[in-house]
Amino acid sequence: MKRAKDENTEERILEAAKNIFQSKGMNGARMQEIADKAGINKAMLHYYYRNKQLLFEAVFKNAFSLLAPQLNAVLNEDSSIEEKVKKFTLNYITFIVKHPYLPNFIIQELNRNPDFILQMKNNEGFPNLDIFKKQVDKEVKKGTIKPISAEQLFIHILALNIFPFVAKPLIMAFTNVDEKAYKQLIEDRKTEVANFIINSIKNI
Amino acid sequence: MKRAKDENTEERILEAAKNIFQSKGMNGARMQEIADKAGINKAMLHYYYRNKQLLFEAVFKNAFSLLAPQLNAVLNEDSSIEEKVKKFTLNYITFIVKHPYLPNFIIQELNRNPDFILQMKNNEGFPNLDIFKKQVDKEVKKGTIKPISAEQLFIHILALNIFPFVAKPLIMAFTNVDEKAYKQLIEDRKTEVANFIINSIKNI
DNA sequence: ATATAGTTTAACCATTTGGTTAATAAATTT
DNA sequence: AAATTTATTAACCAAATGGTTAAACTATAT
Repeated sequence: MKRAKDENTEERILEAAKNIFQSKGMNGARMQEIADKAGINKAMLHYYYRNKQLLFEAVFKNAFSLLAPQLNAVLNEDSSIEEKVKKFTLNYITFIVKHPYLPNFIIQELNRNPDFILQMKNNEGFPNLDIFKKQVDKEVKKGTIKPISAEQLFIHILALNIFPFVAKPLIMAFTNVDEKAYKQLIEDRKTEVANFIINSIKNI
Repeated sequence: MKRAKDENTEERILEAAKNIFQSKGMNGARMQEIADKAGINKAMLHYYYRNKQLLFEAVFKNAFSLLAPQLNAVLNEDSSIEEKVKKFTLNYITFIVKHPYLPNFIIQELNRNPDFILQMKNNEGFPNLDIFKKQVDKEVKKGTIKPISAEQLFIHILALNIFPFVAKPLIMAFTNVDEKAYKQLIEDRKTEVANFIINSIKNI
């Protein structure tokens, strides 16, 4: 058996596919374009990944497995809701700034094929709200935070953190800012969002 | 000149195109499928709209012109920030429940082609934040609401209202709810979101 | 009623696109 | 070093797809 050269090729294909799929989506991506970007023959794509769908799925799972731990890490950590919100917001925005296509890619493709997430759900490490739910209920009962459903709070957190990336062109147009000012807006949100949330739920 | 029959056809094409484009996107949509859904020959699409791109743009502009007034109406209305937040949240969620594909369609296609929004910007009635900005600054100065940038507040509002629709499959998976429970979550957000925002910014 | 302009269709066309194949080159095993 | 397995390529293929065309049909005007 030989490795080295082939692993390299397989890796380069995946990298190129990631690039093309994440910016153009499954339907917009062209196998030829992926091959070109990887600097190899189109037949190689099929040699390593059989067909477009499987290549796409490899990219998608890869992307998803990058996002999920970010959620889990904070959700199940041993700290107060307030700390979690702060940490998550900072971590997540920092992370996505480095992978700006990720959220949009995942959301777009999940909407195209909702069954897809069922496969992800079976994966070890798929985000689970159980611990977070118990914690929210406990803190509400204790009076640390105002009454709120854990699900709704979770959606609030996701929305405030992810939406600005997904809707970047819309936001830039509405708020009338250029690329630089947009980046600053995002930068500010690393603390802004956490404060906004905590402000709303914290009992004084 | 004759009308009636042709207006009808043109209208039916647009309606069919809306359907297909909004659920499959520009790249996923097929001209044949649109023709089939409209119950006419494929050549008619070109007769009335010249080509796929122009048909798509007709649909897109149509969709966008549905969303924009929703924003404007509330933004420039003569009422307090608190009232605006309440009204907007209720109106917007109610509206999107009736057009669930809209936000995702617009966001997806704007990401595919960000220049597209420049054309929209020239349109009369493109959402403008000036009045809202002045109002936020005034209320902050007056002390009705806590210090916050109008832009950030606006992004918060959009995010909390729109994201749950855009990320529906993701949210359903994470919170582990079925279609019915998801609908209930959304229903609850008609007041939940407004309260959450006001809670955070209102000075007591 | 006849000419004219607008509407609709079936058949066709060129290009794109995902995918295959057969032959070649490069490693690896024996 | 010969045989065998693995990697890679160029050429090819069939289906799909956006778009066109020429002819037929329908309504309106003269």
